[in-house]
Amino acid sequence: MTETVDTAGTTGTVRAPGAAGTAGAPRPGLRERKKQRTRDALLRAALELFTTQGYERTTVDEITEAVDVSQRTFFRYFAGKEDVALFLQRLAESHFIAAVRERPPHEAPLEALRRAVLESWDTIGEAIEEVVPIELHMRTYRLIESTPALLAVHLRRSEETEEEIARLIAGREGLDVDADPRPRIAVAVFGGVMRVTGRLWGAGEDTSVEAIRELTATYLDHVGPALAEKWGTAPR
Amino acid sequence: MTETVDTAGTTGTVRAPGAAGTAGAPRPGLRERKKQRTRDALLRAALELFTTQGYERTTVDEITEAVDVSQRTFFRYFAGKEDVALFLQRLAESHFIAAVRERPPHEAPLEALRRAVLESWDTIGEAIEEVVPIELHMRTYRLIESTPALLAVHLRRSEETEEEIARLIAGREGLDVDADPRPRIAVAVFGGVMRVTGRLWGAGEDTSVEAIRELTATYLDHVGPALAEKWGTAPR
DNA sequence: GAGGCTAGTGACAGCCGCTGACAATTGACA
DNA sequence: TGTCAATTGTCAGCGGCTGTCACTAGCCTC
Repeated sequence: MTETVDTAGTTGTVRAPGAAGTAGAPRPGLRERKKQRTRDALLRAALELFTTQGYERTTVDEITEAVDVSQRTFFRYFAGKEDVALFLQRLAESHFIAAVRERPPHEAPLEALRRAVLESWDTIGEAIEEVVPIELHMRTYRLIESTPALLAVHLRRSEETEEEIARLIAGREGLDVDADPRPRIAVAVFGGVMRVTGRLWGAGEDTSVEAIRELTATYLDHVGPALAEKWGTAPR
Repeated sequence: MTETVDTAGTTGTVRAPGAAGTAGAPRPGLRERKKQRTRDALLRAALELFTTQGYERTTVDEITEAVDVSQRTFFRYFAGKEDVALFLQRLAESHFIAAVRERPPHEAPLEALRRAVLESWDTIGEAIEEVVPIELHMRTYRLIESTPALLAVHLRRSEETEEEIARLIAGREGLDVDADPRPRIAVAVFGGVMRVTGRLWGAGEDTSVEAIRELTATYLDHVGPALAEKWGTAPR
């Protein structure tokens, strides 16, 4: 009953060219390097165009002309326009998931999640800088928040991520995701707060990492109060 | 910097033909009635086709052929394919918002939200039945959950709804949404839980209203436990 | 009840995202 | 160097969506 989607090229893993892997990374070879270059060029050109002219107003042809490849090639690297635009988001998401995985098992679920985000805020920067300037990433982030079509896909992806995290948490706690509601609920709550902070951050002036870290921390602290029976008129 | 979207036709209010409004509802007139009929026919045909053949595999031409109008006409009634598919969702959302508005102001935020959903689960049925058979609506709901493109847009809309609700809550409590984090957080938490329950409901067997009511209630009850420092291994 | 006004429709043309198919090119490797 | 396989370009075509314009049919006035 489910529609087949089969996302193209990008779906796979996200490269991390920086530190060579421990074992089998025997230098890519010319062909591979060329591919990387093309992909990066397409990515950069696309984001640059999107953020300057707007997402909808940029055609795939413009992107490919800027990189001087055929349109067909573009679609072999990326599943579509949306896919390029959200490329860095995926990178960030997988970073976060990895961070959660590495949290020591004794931490309480929300504690682990909290530390994982805060931590990944710090490290994600480098990973991105290897592909495009972070400043471009920032602009892209705001673009996503303000472009309905992109935001929609972004949110759907977030939900998928949440499901994955929920399973992780359930695993940590030795529970069955489908039997115990708590993992999914906890993650949903967490995800909800993350989205709110993300949105506010994107809308605000201060786009620094410190800003988002602080916003995240204080908003997470406010979950308890927000769920209180009666709100004292003293918010914070 | 924001992209212009200008959603077409449907964007406006959702009709509620049942009880005639208190004052100015002086019988639509032939032209208006014809329009309603065309819109309903398009909606019904679209949902029927979507749910039987799949969303992507249904073309707009097929829909318009079934109703015997030109393709152009379709796009004058609905902003696009997605728009028809999500038409009933919008109706449900506005119902929920209305329900929240009518909650007595002495109820605590989450209490009000909780009662509003449970209540609207009961009343939404009739409103829908006036346009299409509920059974078709159920099928459509599951379709949305299982069709990435539709789910994406649905989630974005949910976020918009959340923002609206957050402002409502803030209003009730006499707070400023932008100064106090609690309204948005509370709504985000609530929305997160709603999405989880909705998803599980759609995936499960029992598509009855009772099922979703119960699921909603118990999941909301588990928010507290899910946020607890240490999870006792006895969930529920 | 005739005629003017305007909302709603159909027909046509065209842009853009995206895909399949096939031929041409170019790195990899013996 | 020649063969094999991966990448790419070209071409053709579908489907969603929009602008334009002429035409039809309710509606309203005299």
